[in-house]
This record gives sequence, structure tokens and C-alpha cells, in this order.
Amino acid sequence: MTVAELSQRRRNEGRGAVFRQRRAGGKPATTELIAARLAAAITEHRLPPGTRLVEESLGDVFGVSRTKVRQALFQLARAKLVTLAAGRGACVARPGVQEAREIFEARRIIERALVWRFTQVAAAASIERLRAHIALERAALAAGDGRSGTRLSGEFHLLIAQLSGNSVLAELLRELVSRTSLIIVLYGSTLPASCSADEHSDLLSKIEQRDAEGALRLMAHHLEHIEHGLNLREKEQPTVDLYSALAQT
Amino acid sequence: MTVAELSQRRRNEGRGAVFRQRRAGGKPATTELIAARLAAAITEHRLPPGTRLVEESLGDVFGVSRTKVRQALFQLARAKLVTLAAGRGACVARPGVQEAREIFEARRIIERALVWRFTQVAAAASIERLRAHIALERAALAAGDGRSGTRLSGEFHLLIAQLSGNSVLAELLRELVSRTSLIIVLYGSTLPASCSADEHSDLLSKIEQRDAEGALRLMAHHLEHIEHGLNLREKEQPTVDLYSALAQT
DNA sequence: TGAATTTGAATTGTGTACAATTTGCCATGG
DNA sequence: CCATGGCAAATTGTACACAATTCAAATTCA
Repeated sequence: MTVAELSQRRRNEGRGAVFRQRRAGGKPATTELIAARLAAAITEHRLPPGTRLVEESLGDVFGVSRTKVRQALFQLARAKLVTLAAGRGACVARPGVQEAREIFEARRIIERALVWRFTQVAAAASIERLRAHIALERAALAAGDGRSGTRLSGEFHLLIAQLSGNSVLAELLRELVSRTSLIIVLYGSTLPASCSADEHSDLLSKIEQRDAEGALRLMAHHLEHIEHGLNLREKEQPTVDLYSALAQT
Repeated sequence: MTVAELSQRRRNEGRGAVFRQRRAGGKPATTELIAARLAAAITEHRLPPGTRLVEESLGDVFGVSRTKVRQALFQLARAKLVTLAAGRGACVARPGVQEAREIFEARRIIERALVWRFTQVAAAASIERLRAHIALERAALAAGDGRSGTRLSGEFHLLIAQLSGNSVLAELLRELVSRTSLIIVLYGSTLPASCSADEHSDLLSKIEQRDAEGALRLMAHHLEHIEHGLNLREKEQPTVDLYSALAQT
């Protein structure tokens, strides 16, 4: 059932409370849960960029009133996963190529530093944890589950950040990773996720050998590899082009 | 008039609409404006850490209903400037020493990279802009305006980020800088802000000479200087200490 | 006295009503 | 046939009402 159909159904029933109560066995969803569910749906490409997010429809989906949905949307707007046009509602964000490049640059800066530090301080248990994660990635790929593969690939990077012991940086990186998944669906990653798993594995080897310099280089290379697999040509921003075009006439 | 008094006054008048309309000549404040005003008040130390932020009182101050204030508080919570305890309202955040150290480490990582890049790409106009900013810092210091001095000092770092042409990183840094000002008021900066202006000036010299390596080193040193001027001893979390103290008796 | 409990004021959490705005559609006219 | 204007539906923006919760002070009982 699509979001639009749900919205229609709600209207047909007059007051939506009946429908809302029928759904969801347990307690009503909190604002954070709604934001998390929406964020997951966006980063896992179930809600493609540009999708309109109508408050009341989402309220029906989650079994709550617009109030909580609205708060969740504001939060996601701050995380840059949705764009809020005043008086015009929310859409899943569509980061431009400029923003995409900046995000990759930011990731290179942050993740190089993180992997450098991690290589020096990582306990054996942490390395084991990463190895297990890579196994999950491979399993998802073997099962042909590309969606899980993409998610797990992002989580690998996040895991390094969390295991490095700087939760502030880990939090910053979380935002960048989720925005990256938006970029990937927009500018099509040509490289199969399997490359990712292999490169993750190589990176882990360097970390295990305590080769900080090599690990750093591999991480930088890995991120560049992902970025170059995208089609980041300047084909966007019709608005600005239109303005300048009109100014000439 | 204090926030508490405003709250009282509102109650005394029965319906607050009268008071609310009397205030604020122009149009009602938007959610973003409220968030920005609150953020400014927090980072400029007019609202010290731990201050309770009662929704209705703030609503009176800004001449709006709780709805907008609430949204603004949620935004600030995501920016880590306020903490939201469920059912217990909002307080100005009190970052712990661990978080403080992590924030400084994050800033070192990001700002070293930014200053490196800036040194390579900075146009003459950008350098001039920074020089003018340092003049503002010195003027504030000469006038004994410590509050403006602190704000301007933070803005210098932000300016480098913005002029480096990566607005994603600039945005990340903005959050870190505002959290830093919270740390400074909590853990008391012993060093006078004048040091900052001098160090900013030295940094700008290196940038002007296109000495990327030297500029990078100066920036790292500058941030360490600020951090070491703080008293980041493990003196927090009285709750845990109380528990262990009671267990002994 | 002092610990437990009750009570009530203050505040937050949530839904809902209504106003303001936007948008698509249709009629009207050039 | 296209442009224009205005109506109607849909959607957002905001305030407000009321329920749920928290906190502290007063009260009660041992």
C-alpha cells in the first residue's frame, strides 16, 4: 500500500483514529523512533530522493498524529536527509554534485584520521569485531541482498569510528555516511558492493599489521574509489542556469 | 525581568495572548529564528550550562506559543547545545570532560585539514577578510569586551572553514565551535582571549606565506593551547561519586 | 524525629481545531 | 489554442486544550 493510498484511506474513514488504533500492537511510536525509521527508509533507498513526505500520511503509517511526525521531519532536515520548503512540506533530500564532493572530502579527512588512530589503539577484540562484520557483508553479497550489502558497507565505516573511542567524531561520520547513501542512489554507483567488501578486508589486514600509514592510504583510496564510481558530472541546478539564460535575453 | 518572572506574569494575566501581542513589533518569530537566538544566547554565555529552559516561559519571551519553542529546543538538542530529559524538559547542555576532549580532537582533525587546504587555495581577498576579522578581535579586546572577543575568536575559525570552499565541513565545524564555547564556560579558560588574537595573527602570516606545513602546525598548536588552558580534570559526574561514597558507609 | 505518602502546582507530551498557504483544475475570455 | 483568473481540495503552520508526568512540600503515621 502506498503512502498516497494510506492518505486516501484515512480521509475516507472520516476521523483517522479508528485506523490509527487498529494498527500497531504496542505503545505509540516516539519522535526519535519515527525519525530513525524514516532515516533508515531513506538511507536504505526505500524512499528515493525527491519523494514527498506528507505529514498526515506519515502519521497514519506510524499510528500517531502530525505533531510527532512534524518533529521527526524537522530533525531529519537538520541531518540533511530531507529538505523543508517553507509552506510546501518535506521531501527526501537531493544533494547536488557540489555537496556530494564536499561530503566525500569531509569523509576522507575524518576517516583517514580515524583509521590512523584506530590502527594504533585497536584491541584484538575490536579487530575481531570488524572481521565478523566483513563476514556479514560477504554473506549479504552472496545472498544477492544488495540492499543489506550497501547498509552493511556503510556500517563498517561507522564501526571503525565507534571503536576508535571518539563518539563525537563517530556521530559526525554517521551523518556523512547516511548522506553518502543518498548520493549513491542519486548518482548511481557502478561498482558492485563486492569491491567494498574486498577493500574493507584489505584495510583490516593493514590495521592488523599495525601499519597505520598503509591503512590510512588504503582508506583514502577506498573512498576515492567509491567517489569515482559515481557519475558526478555537473548536470544539475536547472534553476540557476535558467536565471542566467533569461538574463541574456 | 527574568524568565521566571515572565512566566509568572503570563499566568497572572490569564490568557497570555494579550501580553504576547503587546511585545514584538513585527511578525512572529519563526522556529529557526528562535533556535538561532537561543543558540546565540548559549554560545555567548548569557545562558549558562544547566539552565532550565521552560517551554512556556520561552514562548512568552519570543511572543509565540510553546509549539515553535518546542521545535527549536528539539533542534538545539540535536546540535548538542541543550539536553532533553524525557518528561523533564530542556537544559543548557553540560558537556563532560570526555566529550570536551573528543570535541577538541575532532576540531584538530578538521581544522588542520581545512587550514592546509585554505593555505593552498586562498585568494588575496580571503586573506584580507581574515585580517579585517583579526582587527575586529583586537578592537573588542581593547574595548574590554570579552564576550564579543570570545565570539569573534570562534568566528575566525569558522571563517577559515567557509573561505575554504567546503560548506559541509564548515557546517560540521560550526557545531563543534559552538560546543566549544560551552566547554570554555564550564571549564574556565585561564588564557586571555588576547593570546587567541595573537595566535590567529601568526597563523594568518603563515597562510600568507603559503607555508601550508607551518600553518597546519600552528593551527594544531593553537587548538592545543586553548585545550590546555582549560581545567579538564575528571571532577564531574557527582552522581556516580555519591553512590560509591555511600557504599563505603 | 523521621521516613513514607499524599497532594497539588508546574511542566511536559500529544492530539486536534482552525487559519494560512499552496496547488491543481476548470471556466472564461482573448 | 493558449493565457488568465479564480475556485476548491489538499497541506502546512500555529495555537490551544487536556492528559500524563514530575517535583516538592506538606502531612501522616510509626
